[in-house]
Amino acid sequence: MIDECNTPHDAAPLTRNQSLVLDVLTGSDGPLSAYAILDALRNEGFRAPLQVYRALEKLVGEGRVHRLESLNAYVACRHSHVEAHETIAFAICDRCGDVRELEDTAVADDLDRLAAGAHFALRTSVVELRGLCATCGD
Amino acid sequence: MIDECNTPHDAAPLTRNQSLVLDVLTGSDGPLSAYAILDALRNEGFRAPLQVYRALEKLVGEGRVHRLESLNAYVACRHSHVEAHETIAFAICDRCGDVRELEDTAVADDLDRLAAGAHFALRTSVVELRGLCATCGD
DNA sequence: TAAGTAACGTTATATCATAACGCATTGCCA
DNA sequence: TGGCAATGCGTTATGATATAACGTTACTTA
Repeated sequence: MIDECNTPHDAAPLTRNQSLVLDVLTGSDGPLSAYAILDALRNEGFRAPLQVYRALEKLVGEGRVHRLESLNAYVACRHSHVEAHETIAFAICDRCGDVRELEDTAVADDLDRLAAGAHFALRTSVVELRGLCATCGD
Repeated sequence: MIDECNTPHDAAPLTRNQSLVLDVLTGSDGPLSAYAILDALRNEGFRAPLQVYRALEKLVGEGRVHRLESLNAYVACRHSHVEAHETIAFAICDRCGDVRELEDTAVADDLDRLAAGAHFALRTSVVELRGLCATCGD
């Protein structure tokens, strides 16, 4: 378990539900839907979607989990240092479902410039690349 | 009506349902959900979501309509020439809902490079910028 | 202790999307 | 001409994703 990833300095400790949800995501090969997480936690007493969604809201807010908009699914952050990185894009394999987080200052700078040129006050950017990963692409 | 936008050379003519859906989107200020489109077309005889989704599938496939992944909603393409442009990003105002299509070769090139560096065979990219438009940002 | 805050459990409901069936139309070409 | 494939259509039912609203519990802290 990589400690730096799971305990950012400014964060409250996780509750039981939040830890359970994070553990399920961390232990998963790929992204999971909220309902898949729910099913994985039935044995732990989870009964309703809101139990998952509330935990996800907190985890996403802290950057420990990312939401993939084009999949309506969630992945645990794979970075070691929550403070030190800025994920700019996700590469999502359409064949095996693998997701890789990518960082790139050139893309980030370009998006800032593009937004500024449109007089758009950028708050968040969603960048999701769809295609085939190295393994599946051959 | 901008003809170049609505009749790409390689496209079959639109059916009645497809035209109705496209017209609703073209006449809308901002993105619409499939169900909002359905409601707008009840007077035209639409009764079921599939009538909308089937039309959207065709229109999105032809590039006349774009799906906004982070909104689960749809917008008419605002470009004059379907052939000649490549939308690379959408700027979505979180306050007024306005959506602007942006083109930028630098971003596109960087995404290609980023994908290549990860040995990822890029098929499609989803780039949606969230923030405040020029009007709302003040 | 009293008040505030954050999370929780539960039920119900809203919202987004597709499966599966059969029918109608069109265009092709043997 | 007849058969066939392709595409679109209408309908019913269902699946998948997400939130509203209510009251309760647990912890903090003044």
